[in-house]
Amino acid sequence: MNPTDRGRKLLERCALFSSLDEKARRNIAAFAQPRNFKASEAICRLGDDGDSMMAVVVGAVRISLPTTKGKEVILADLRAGELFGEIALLDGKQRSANVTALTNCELMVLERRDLVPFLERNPVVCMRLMEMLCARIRRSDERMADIAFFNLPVRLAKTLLNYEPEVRAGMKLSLSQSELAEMAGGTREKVNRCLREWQRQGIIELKNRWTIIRKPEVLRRLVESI
Amino acid sequence: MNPTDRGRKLLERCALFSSLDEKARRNIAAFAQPRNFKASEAICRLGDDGDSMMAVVVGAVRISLPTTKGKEVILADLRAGELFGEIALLDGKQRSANVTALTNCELMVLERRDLVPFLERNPVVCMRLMEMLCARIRRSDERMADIAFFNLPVRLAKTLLNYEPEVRAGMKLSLSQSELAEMAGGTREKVNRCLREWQRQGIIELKNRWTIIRKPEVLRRLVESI
DNA sequence: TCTTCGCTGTGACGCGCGGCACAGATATTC
DNA sequence: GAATATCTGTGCCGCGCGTCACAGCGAAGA
Repeated sequence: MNPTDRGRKLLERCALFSSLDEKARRNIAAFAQPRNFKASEAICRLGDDGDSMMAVVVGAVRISLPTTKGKEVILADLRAGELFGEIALLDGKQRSANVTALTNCELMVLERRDLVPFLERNPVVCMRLMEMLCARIRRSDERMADIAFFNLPVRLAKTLLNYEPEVRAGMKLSLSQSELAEMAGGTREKVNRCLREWQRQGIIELKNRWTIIRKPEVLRRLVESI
Repeated sequence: MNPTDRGRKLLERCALFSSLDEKARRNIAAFAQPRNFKASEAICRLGDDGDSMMAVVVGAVRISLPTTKGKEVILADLRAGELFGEIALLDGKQRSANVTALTNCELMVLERRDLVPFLERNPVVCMRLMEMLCARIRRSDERMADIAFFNLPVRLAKTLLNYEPEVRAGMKLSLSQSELAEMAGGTREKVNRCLREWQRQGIIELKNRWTIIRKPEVLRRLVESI
């Protein structure tokens, strides 16, 4: 199967279009165009004009928000089947974040000029899309409250627990401590001290740059005890 | 004109429905039911089931997020013509924040069972609604970045400048310092010290519980100089 | 194999901010 | 107008965290 067909197949299966009938799915998938990026390549930048949205077919991308003086906040890492770029596409404004390829990856691109007319003929997809936007709002607000009220240990625990797909006990994370810091909203040093403390308590294990969560329930209790 | 008619008139004019033709506007407005609340009365609480959304017709309401130990973050104050409650209505989940009447107020209530079928027949309204959701996402993300990167003076300056409708030089704010603290995400004491410092510099004036912004451009520069 | 570079681990220092305490000023209520 | 609640103004203390500085370690490339 060639990359375009693979991409279209995946697009048909993703949450946004799964509720459509066969014909409509084919219809929208036919508009999508494949596009490849190499690891660490910029896919789009905050402030760019954006009238397309994309689905990850193979690989992973990272959504991040740049800040003053070079630092970044990592908003999310997306994998196969996930969508991004809907916001600028839907409201016609500029891109609201940076997207960078984490690995070599294949994306399928849907253009505004194709998607908007399709949406206008498919209210069910509209409702689906609105649900996705609502989920985004809930996540953003929760994250804001986290930053405002919780100290770094709690935020770090949440970050570790949320990072799919390795949440089960004994699973390993391959994120560097700087990346964890950018996700949890803190400094690398603080993250390091926190992780070592947890290691001393046997909650996690640090082994040549992998973080292994031994007792996720302790972290979960830490998060919920607030 | 009786309250119901007034409410329906307002609903027809609000951003979400303004792009419809006369007939469709009348159609949706007819479903809305009026409801009154007294000042400081709870309109809905985080976690409630919610299958309605509301428009402010007369008065003002406050959207806030409760936290551990009684404190709150104020997310927004809404006035006549503004909508709230769309999120729980659209995704069928629970209410994502508290809403409290700031003054005696009249609202118009639209139920999910009426609105969803209407949306499915009016894709233009769907697109409008999606734009509104996108705006919410952008605001949330911006606020998150603010809290993560800026210190309280900058956040307070933003809060003062954003608080419509009194942004012009010489206009007064009647918010208490505790309320400002809950909006900017800080403590009342810190807000107080900050405001007094600005008063010493002639940027604002504090006069029996009113805050008068004398030099908004100085605050604007403070915000942008980051 | 050696070098280089990025990641990890830790100490020291200082600032910003939260929390407490309390005094004075101003509404509000009866 | 007295009593009470609420808001404002300020000093002080301590913690959390950011920042700098530097040392060891492991991986990747020359």
